[in-house]
Amino acid sequence: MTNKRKSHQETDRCQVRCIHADRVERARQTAALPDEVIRMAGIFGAIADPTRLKMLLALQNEPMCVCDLAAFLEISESAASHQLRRLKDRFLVKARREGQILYYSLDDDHVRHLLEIGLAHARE
Amino acid sequence: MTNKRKSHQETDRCQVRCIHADRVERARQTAALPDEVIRMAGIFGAIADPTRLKMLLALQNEPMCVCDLAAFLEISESAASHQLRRLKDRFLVKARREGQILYYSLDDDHVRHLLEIGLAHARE
DNA sequence: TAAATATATGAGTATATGTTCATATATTGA
DNA sequence: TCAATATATGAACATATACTCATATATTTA
Repeated sequence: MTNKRKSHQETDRCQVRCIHADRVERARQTAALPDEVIRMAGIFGAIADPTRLKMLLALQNEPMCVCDLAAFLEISESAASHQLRRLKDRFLVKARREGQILYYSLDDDHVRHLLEIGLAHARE
Repeated sequence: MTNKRKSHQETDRCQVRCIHADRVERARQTAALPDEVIRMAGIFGAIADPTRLKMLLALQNEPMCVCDLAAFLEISESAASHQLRRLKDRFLVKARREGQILYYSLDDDHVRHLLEIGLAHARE
């Protein structure tokens, strides 16, 4: 089934048909590392959920704590915490502790850029 | 259950607790429109899947047809077509027909930017 | 017009994911 | 140290989603 090695000839007619073997070959050669693809997908996936996206957009203004975000989004603090963990694992937000309170904020400018471009694209 | 109107006072202790009512209020005022959030989430969601992400990365080079992409990704053409539809619906790719063949390519520079920033963030 | 090729689509299925609920951990103040 | 507060986490469940299979549509060629 997995014939990764076998390079496809022009107008190949094996199980995996392909019209432009040269393009497929170039795509293979310039492909990102599997690890990078997984990490990238994880980053975009973290932003892809409406709840998490609203969190990120809110954090564009200023840091907020878990219960602020829960109140803003009208979800439980548990749900907010779960989502924040995912955002933190993917380095989209970071937390700064001040006593009992954890202030979440956007991790860096990459995140801001992604949000800006995403919004611009959504408004097209 | 839904008390959207009721603005929260400082150190509110109702069902939906929130420590910084002012921040929640500002978040509410600057919040993107529900429609925009949904569209944005859809865009990021379209990129979030490893298969679709690899498609987009491959299309950074040059246009490719369905069966090229299927061959590159080692998935069925049906699966490729399904994924391409989602990418097209979200305006991440566009298709140009040339006879029987549909050449897919990135829709615009927003998409390129998103991929670039995403990759940069993944490599950090 | 009929056959072949390229792509699209609907239904079904297995897996991923977001939420809630109950509970655990961490920090502060009495 | 004990109670209160803020956040985190594991399990369970409902929904979303990515794939396969079968079939439909569209374009070209015989």
